[in-house]
Amino acid sequence: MNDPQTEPQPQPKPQGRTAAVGRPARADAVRNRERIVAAAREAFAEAGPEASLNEIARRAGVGPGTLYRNFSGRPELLAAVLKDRVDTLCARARDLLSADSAGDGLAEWLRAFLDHARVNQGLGGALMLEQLEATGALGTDCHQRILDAVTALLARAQDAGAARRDLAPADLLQLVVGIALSTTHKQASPDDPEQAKRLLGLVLDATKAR
Amino acid sequence: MNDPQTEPQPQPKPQGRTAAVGRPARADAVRNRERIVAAAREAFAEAGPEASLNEIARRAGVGPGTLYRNFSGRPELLAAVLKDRVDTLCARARDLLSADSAGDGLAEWLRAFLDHARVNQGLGGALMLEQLEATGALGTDCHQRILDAVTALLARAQDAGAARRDLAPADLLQLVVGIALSTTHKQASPDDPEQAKRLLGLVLDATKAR
DNA sequence: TGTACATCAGTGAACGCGCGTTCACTGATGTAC
DNA sequence: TGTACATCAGTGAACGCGCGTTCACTGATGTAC
Repeated sequence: MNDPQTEPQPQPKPQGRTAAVGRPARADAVRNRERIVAAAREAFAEAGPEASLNEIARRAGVGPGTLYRNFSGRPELLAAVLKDRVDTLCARARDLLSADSAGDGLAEWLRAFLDHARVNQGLGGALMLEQLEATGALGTDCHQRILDAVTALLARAQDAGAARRDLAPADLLQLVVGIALSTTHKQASPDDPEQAKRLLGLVLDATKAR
Repeated sequence: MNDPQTEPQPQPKPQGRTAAVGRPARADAVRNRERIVAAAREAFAEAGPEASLNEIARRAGVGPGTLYRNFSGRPELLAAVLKDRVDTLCARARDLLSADSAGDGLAEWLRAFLDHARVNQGLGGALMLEQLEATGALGTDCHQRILDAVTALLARAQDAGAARRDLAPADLLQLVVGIALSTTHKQASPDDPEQAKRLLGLVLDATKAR
């Protein structure tokens, strides 16, 4: 009777996502999941990674319960939004690894990374690097993939003599994340939209071999 | 009867701080104000600038009403905490303006600024630069004073040929704020406590005249 | 110095709010015949 | 192809929580005599 195997479990806990096996996902379920991710992307972009989950559900036109059926909570939702972004960046890195100039390839990718990181108020920055790690595989994976990308591009630039040897990939990444964070405030400062680019230029200068 | 001048106003609104004229501030009022600022300093350092105001009042051993009697709200409280910090930084800048090496003076001050900005999770960074501006004189003043400090130090370094001429003081400041922000996460990353210093070193390299 | 009193700072329960999250119920969907 | 049915995704009111903020009341403090 106390055998935990046979105790009636209140819910099999779908653990978000679609069922691993059995019936294929229902059409409306797939549609709603996509709408939630799209709404989350917008909301995170506007209000930052702290955007209200209820608000995201509202935007997606679903009840809050539906959001929770698909995602265990905020971290998983953030990870889902991030995944596309990281996929794109990794693909870009792969392309740029065969760029004519190793230095330009690195610079170009960092520009792309900065653009992505600035959208969503540092979501693609701080969160990718730190916060999601606590949530397990999803976050760590994003972090690692980005780090791998910059590591490969930097190593190539270093081998080509286009970047100083005493520069750690993680440091370079962190600097660019810093630019993203410091130039993306709650209300986008209309003062100087070119500032981020200038700052990245300075950092790129600093990476050059002396 | 409708003359707004003679309408009974529910409260003269002390507008925080001590009364401008009339009786001197009461002893316990002065004490409490200091305790609130001290509690706020701690709380902001631990939980960031979003720290709960009720929690701050609790720490200070006063009721939430007392906090509001002394400060109109969060921005004013942040500004009060910031003021000491900014005073210190400005004094340091004044000293360093007569340092032997103009370049070293600038570098030294940026190190101090980074230290201060990292405490309180970017309180001394992002907030000083942006958020408080909306609150009027207090925030703008802090921002301006810091900007004045770095402007003077940078100009001197440029005149001495120790810093490139095409560098705006605001950009330099923003870069360092970025380092502060990206290296100060919610839970301080114990991974690499030296990272911030290394990143600042890179930025300092980038400021050198070519 | 001692005392009566007016002032005004402090108190803290209470309010309204939006948040994250749950769960009993509804009903759309896909399946089996 | 048409229909009956089982499954399970969706719903959304409701909950508990901590937040920022208020305000009627209390009482410590400084002043005047």
